[in-house]
Amino acid sequence: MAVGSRRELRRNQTIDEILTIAVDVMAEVGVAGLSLSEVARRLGIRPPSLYKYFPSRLALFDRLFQLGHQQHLNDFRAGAEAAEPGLPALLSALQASGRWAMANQPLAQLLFWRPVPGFEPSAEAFAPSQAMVEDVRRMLGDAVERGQLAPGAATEEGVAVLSVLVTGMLSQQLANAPRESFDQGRFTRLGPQIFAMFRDRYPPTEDPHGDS
Amino acid sequence: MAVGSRRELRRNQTIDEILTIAVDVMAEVGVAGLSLSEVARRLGIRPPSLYKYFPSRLALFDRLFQLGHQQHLNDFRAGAEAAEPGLPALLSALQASGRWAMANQPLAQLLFWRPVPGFEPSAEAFAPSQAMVEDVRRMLGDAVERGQLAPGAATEEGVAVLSVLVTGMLSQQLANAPRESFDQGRFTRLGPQIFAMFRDRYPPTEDPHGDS
DNA sequence: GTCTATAGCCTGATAGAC
DNA sequence: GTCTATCAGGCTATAGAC
Repeated sequence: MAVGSRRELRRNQTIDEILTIAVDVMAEVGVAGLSLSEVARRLGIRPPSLYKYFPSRLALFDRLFQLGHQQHLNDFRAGAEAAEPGLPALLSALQASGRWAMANQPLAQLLFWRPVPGFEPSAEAFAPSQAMVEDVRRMLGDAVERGQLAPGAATEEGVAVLSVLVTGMLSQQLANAPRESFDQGRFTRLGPQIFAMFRDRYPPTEDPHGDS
Repeated sequence: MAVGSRRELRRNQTIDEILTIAVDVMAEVGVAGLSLSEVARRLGIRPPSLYKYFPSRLALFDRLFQLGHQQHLNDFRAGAEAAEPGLPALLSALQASGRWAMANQPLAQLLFWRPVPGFEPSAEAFAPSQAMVEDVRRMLGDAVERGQLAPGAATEEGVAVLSVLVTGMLSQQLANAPRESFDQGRFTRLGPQIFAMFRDRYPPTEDPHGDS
């Protein structure tokens, strides 16, 4: 592999620069408006040189898709670590996820809305997304075990319902008031209420472990 | 105005054709991929001729935006008429709204996600959307009056929460499984559960009118 | 890995004849 | 209202020199 060679290092730095610039461009002209020429222009090279790093425009999108999901997953997991296991961890993780989405809107649009004609993410780029779904499911299971939610929460349906609530909040905020902050947003600020609705849909039975 | 002249009539027919074709094109190449040239090609005229009907590409999008919201509102209201006033009417209307979105995905994306770089809908094109929000609010008020929901439902918050639930369901379905039907969709089929969550968030007090 | 050069397309939009 | 002609520019992608 020789991953650590100076040449490899430099190459990876360039790739990172390309990705950063691409995100900037999407923020300015819209996700679907991303062009390789504009990226090259800002990087100070000629468009053909980009093809040494990405074989096509759609390949760049694939990498951006993967990058976005990876960042999203990282923030989600950091959020989970920042609170008590079980329901608090899940709530904290989802908050972190929402903050990431508002702070990285072009990537969030790419991940959640698929606005690029002809682009279908590769299985590889999709992997972090699946990992997150599994995380959510596991955390729901934790919450059930701790008697914080009814067993129905840790099912396909529970995961789907939760995803509807979270993406609904974010979609409305991103589409209607993208410049409001996560905390002040007219939709995202409803997070606690929305999450309470989820909890109330799967109310825990009392004293499940006899350890209260 | 002379709205009924034969010339006006023919012109409006052509405009309708253009809009229909534009929707077809968006369905094939993505909303942001719509081009005037392709529309002209399918209509059997040259691109410059289109400018007699729409002064620019963005003007076409504006008209499509308005058309979509108008259709959506029509279906929503027809749904409302098809059930008892109050909560049933609202549920029926929202179901009709969801069906319209799944059956008109390119327009739905244009309305709900704003995927076209540089396009901001005009106030005029936005009017039907505001009308629908007012309808929802009025119907929530009806439901409260009838003792089917708590008063909190007919507030800014109630409208926002409901919009989060509905658009969340549709966003997830459109982005992740656009070819599933409204009734079978892994997300849209959760409609009754989701709606029940809304109702349970604003539970009615008992016997509000003494007429039970 | 970078460049020049270029192919080969596409687009939105305008001018002006008919 | 339709056309031809055209502007003026964009883009992805490839070939091949250095």
